[in-house]
Amino acid sequence: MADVARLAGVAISTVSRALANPGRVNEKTRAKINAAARQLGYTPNAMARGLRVGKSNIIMIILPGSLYYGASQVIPQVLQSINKSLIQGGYNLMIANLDRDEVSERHILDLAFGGSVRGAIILSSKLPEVDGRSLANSGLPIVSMLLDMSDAGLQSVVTNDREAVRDVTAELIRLGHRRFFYLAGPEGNYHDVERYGGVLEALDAAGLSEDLVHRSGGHLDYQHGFDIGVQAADDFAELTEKPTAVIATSDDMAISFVSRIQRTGLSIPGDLSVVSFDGSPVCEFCSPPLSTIKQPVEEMGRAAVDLLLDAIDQRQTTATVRTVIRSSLILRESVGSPKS
Amino acid sequence: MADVARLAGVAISTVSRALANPGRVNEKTRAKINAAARQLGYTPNAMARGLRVGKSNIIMIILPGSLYYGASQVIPQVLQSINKSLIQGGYNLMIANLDRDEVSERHILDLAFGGSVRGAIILSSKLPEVDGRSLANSGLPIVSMLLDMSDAGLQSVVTNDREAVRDVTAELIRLGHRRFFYLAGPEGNYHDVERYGGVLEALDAAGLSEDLVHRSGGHLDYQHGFDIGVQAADDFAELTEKPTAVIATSDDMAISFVSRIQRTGLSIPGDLSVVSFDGSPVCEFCSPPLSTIKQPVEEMGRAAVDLLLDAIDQRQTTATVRTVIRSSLILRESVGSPKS
DNA sequence: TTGTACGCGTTATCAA
DNA sequence: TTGATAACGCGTACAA
Repeated sequence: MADVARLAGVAISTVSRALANPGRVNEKTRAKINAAARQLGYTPNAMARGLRVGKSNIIMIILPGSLYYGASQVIPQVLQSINKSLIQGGYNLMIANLDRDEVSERHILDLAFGGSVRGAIILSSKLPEVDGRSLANSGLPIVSMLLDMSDAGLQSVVTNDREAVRDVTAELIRLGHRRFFYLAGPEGNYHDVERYGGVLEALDAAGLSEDLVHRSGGHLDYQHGFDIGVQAADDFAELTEKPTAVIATSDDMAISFVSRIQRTGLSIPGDLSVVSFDGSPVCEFCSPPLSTIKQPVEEMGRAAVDLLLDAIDQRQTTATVRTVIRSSLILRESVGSPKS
Repeated sequence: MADVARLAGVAISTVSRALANPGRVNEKTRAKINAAARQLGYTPNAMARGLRVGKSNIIMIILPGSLYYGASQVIPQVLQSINKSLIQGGYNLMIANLDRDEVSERHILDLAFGGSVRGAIILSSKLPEVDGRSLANSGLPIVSMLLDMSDAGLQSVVTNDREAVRDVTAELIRLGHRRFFYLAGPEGNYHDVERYGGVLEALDAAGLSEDLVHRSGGHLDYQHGFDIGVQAADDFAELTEKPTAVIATSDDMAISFVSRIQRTGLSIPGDLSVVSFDGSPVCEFCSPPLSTIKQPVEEMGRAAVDLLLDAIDQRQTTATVRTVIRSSLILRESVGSPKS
């Protein structure tokens, strides 16, 4: 910066202003400074700036190690969407992985308390906390995405899992289905609770017993989506009274389940209707094309970033702590009426 | 840090040493200092440290905007693998998107020249360059991954696309296939050149004419993998002399192509054999299960990080500029002999 | 083994 | 509108 100042014939502080706060410097001197900077190939040092202003321009996204590239291909779209919004706001995106070990928790806490990051978007249900340091009271703005953590006081951007599953179950009931097969992801997990809850609500509303739904899976994490479907198919084979409709909590498990089930000679939707969750593009090209509840990941990403930047800029911290963005059901040939 | 020093009854510099260079301080005072630090919930400021030592601990990965979540689900695994290796080395991963606009180039150059990052892994064929600043002479260690950029002097970690496609084509020829349908991604792209080159090499080696292969696609980017397959199916329908084998350059396009082709009444592998590239897990559950060339993305990620950290640490900059990690063919039911 | 003192490259304050 | 100067929090000579 000193070099630029010398070349432009001004003081260092003027260069700083011209570059960081262009409005507060004469247009002509600013031109001189910009020319000098370009000529010297000068770029301001981000760490020095960060140190001085006491702020980083990096946002971290905290991904739970286990669902990283499970959750059926949702993560890359989340990253894409979030990064795009952040860059427009002048921020950069850093990836942080939260596993079940203390090392990764400590790592994230170091990032948070060491001033490396300005805010966080978290996709995990657990907030890092070690040795009295806790992400919750790091002072960092945090937004939860996919999972509702408004109980913990976090702004949360979620989709209406429960309602979406309730509606699709109601539709299956309307079509005449009375026995259901529910394919669970990680058990007790927020998504599991919500989605299974939606199934039960629909049954209750129709005056049907909750015993009509058989749960399968629940002991593997999202990363093993395909494995869950494979095991569920074995599970299905054991059943004496066969369900006529399957509700899967991710496209991956639906796809592998369907593949295995078809091998046993059952046809879809003739013998069995199938609907799943996520909205992966590949569902359109399965045979039969798979019905799926599409998560609005791009919109959720944008919303999460908006909330985070609002919190950072102290723009009125929205009172609503829970932002719900609706899923949409894509109905395809995998769903039909049961044989009578 | 001053607070910690006061509480521990030592000088600030001793605290600094104890935390950043534990070997150079008495064990007992170090314990005192650690205790004080923990009690105060102290975490060293990363930007101040970075400024002082003149080094960041952030690595950026440069993703081309257009293939971001195309390339059939390869990217999330790349990120996962790279991030894991980086964290072990004490580094953090930042995401940077390189689109075709000057804004994103400038953004990346600011990161590089502003001292924000310590090195870069690039998955794009274009090095940002604007106003005389160029990533190539930023002084930053750079490793290219997926694409061979050794011509530009960059350490490159790639798989043996050409050879893998050559081998699988040779296998198809051995099975009796004589007419081929090649499904291209972005035309002229490194992968296209290599993979198509592999097809031609196999034909040449078998003494067959290059006219036996029909190229389809090539005008859309990877992000539209499924669309490419759909259009290719239309293209296929126009052909008077039907090929008996399809070589697709990504699983996505193979999947949508197969879906559409089956609707026209053709059967796979009876009428048409299909093999594709990437090794997506979903291929196992297609009907029929899809043969695919699996890219060793995890290994490639690890190798890229190793090379990058070597370059950063000035450990002898490996003379070999091109690291090849072999793909493996997963042969499934989508491939068979042609009808005679 | 520990302490003193300086400087890394910025920006903010204040005065001119 | 511009310039001089202090300070952000740390690491590292160098001296003790």
